[in-house]
Amino acid sequence: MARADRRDEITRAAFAGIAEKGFEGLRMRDVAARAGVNIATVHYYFGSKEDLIAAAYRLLQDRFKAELPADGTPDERLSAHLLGVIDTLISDAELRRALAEIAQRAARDPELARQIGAAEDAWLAELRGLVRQGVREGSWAVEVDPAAFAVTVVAMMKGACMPTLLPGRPAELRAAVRQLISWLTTDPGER
Amino acid sequence: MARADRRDEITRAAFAGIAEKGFEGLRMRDVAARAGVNIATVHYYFGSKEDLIAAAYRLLQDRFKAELPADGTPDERLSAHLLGVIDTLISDAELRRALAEIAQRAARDPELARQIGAAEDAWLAELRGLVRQGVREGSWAVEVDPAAFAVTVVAMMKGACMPTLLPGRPAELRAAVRQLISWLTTDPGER
Amino acid sequence: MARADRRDEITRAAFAGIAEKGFEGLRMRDVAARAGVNIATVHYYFGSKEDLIAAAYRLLQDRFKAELPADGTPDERLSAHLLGVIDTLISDAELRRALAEIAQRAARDPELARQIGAAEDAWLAELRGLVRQGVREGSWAVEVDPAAFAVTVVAMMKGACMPTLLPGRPAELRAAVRQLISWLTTDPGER
Amino acid sequence: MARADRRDEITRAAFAGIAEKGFEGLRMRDVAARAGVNIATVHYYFGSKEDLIAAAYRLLQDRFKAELPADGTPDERLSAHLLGVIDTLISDAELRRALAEIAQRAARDPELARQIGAAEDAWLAELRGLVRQGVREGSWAVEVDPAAFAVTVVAMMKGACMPTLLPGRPAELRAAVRQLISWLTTDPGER
DNA sequence: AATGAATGAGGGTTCATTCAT
DNA sequence: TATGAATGAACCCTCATTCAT
Repeated sequence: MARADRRDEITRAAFAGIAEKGFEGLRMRDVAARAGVNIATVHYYFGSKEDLIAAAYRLLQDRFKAELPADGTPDERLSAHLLGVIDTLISDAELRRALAEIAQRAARDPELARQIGAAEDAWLAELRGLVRQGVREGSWAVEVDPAAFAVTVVAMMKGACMPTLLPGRPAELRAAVRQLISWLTTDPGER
Repeated sequence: MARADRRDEITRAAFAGIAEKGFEGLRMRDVAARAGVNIATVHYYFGSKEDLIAAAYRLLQDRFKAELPADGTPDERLSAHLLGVIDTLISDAELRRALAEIAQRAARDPELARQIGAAEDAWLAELRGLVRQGVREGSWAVEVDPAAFAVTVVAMMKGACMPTLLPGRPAELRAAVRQLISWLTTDPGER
Repeated sequence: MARADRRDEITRAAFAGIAEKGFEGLRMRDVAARAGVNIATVHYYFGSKEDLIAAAYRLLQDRFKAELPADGTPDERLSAHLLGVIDTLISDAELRRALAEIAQRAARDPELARQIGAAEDAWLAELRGLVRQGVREGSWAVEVDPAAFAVTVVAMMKGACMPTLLPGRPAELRAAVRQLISWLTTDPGER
Repeated sequence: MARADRRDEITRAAFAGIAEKGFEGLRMRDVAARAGVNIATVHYYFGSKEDLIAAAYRLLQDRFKAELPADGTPDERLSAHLLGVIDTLISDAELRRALAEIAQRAARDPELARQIGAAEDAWLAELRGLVRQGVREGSWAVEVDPAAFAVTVVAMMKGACMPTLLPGRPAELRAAVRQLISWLTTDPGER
């Protein structure tokens, strides 16, 4: 098999393993078995477990692209973005579990914490920028604090990845996201 | 040393270990070293690692009592409650980390998931009840969806426990909580 | 409790433990529990596990007194002796099991091997003496080899202590003993 | 090294360990040392101690084949069989010790007791059949009780495996076996 | 490119034993 | 006399990793 393909196979096996058994439950032997190769082959492609985890993390980043739509009013862009994220979390349990595992692992892996922190910063900045733009354009209530709103959104999405909260309440979480947006977009005059 | 005292010491050592290295990074030998006893002593007090973890979990439940104040207007009660929770998470890093570890562990421990799920249900019900009461009493905007609001709060608090988000942004998180409350309590007429 | 009584209690508990779980399955904690005392008390009365085992061995010697009747013809004495031994083994399972355990332990305990060897030698000598006397007195067939006969008896009795052979076949073993004696005592002329 | 060879090596090391230190004295580390490998290698070939013991038991069954000769008169067949067995026990101390250990272990291992019991039953049945045939063919004294004789033989051989009896008296045991056979085959008329 | 064989380090647990009271 | 508390040593087993092929 082509070198890159086999590498991908093993990476996907690791990703699935992380989602299923967690980071610390990840065993090189299990990854090898899932990929249908010998354990030494895993070490042939990935020098160490850490390397394999790094590859799985890159796969996660590829899979979880929460992009802000480029076009539309701030309201439309925010709605599409947030509903897109929550729907992804609701529908892709493997991805959700992997996200939670990775996020938690940052507590013991400073380098990972740095990477995740940077991604968070970027996301927060995007959200703040969008909110500010909406404020400027008069899309929503002027009192909104962009930084606070951004943190609310990110914290909520992270909390939604936790094992117990979302699985039984997808409808409530969608409603919560919509309500959050509606708060922003409600014309004070209408209330 | 008195039996109960030594037991508590070891339990606290386990709790600290969980907060620092995570659940699966918890080593009986490390707990023993932290408590200043031999590893066999840990097994003298706790028959198994599982027993020790159960004791550490009970300690966590004792430490994290997020009670709803009994007196005051719904607005006052909600504010005190939510600010109390977020301040606890901000100030007690050990508790926050342990909470995150426990929450994540639920992914692989059905019994723990059941317990946490039940605690979540209770918290959500309390929040919904309080919001409904506020609606009835005209404390805030009638359009608020109690269930969605409750889920927003719980998800946000859970997200705030994650390793990367809160530590560098305590002020933003407090502001986010306050803004959430203010949304509820803002008299539409004022906007 | 009087010192001697408590010692006996613990010794009996050890004996029962050996019969039930075997020598290597003997645990000081189990002995203490069976005797209803603290494990440290066992060490108070017996300095070490080895000492306790020695006491249990002495108890075994007291319980298993296979004495040769003093009176009667050689035939009568031999019959009474051998049937007495086999009946003891059949009826007292605890004793039989303890005997087997002790005998086996001799393989790893030279001092015990010496003691058991001495007891065996004495028994063999008694048996040979009795057979020789019978031969002299014309009680049975002259061709009998006293040493071979004695070894046959002792080996057979030891084999009867093994866990699997006797329990289901007490009648066969009694018959075997009787046939052995009858071979000796059958007057050639009668055959 | 080839997989099967190393497996055999480790199995033989375990067998020798059982013969030397007994079943419960068997240590994975000792087996590894005797085989000249790391302890993890033992677990690489045998998933658990139990598996290794099972392999050692199979080796014992292979080594101890006490087959009844197919040809000859009943007398000849019985003699060859019994002298073969006793000579094996006399000359192969390791096998004898392992047999004793296995037999004793049956006291605490019901499944092993079942297997050994079945092997005993088969042996006893063979012996009874041979004796009955001899009786029918007039090879020996008609009064002989086949079941009692068979039990005598088996108990004796088991007793001969015990640590203390045989080692110092191989000649007596051979003589005992021969005498047992001679009793059967002695023509009453000759006595 | 891929693997079977082998290992060092470290994991939870058990046990006889000690010691202060 | 008797014990609860504490321990060092040892046990079985697992894991990521290495290496010759």
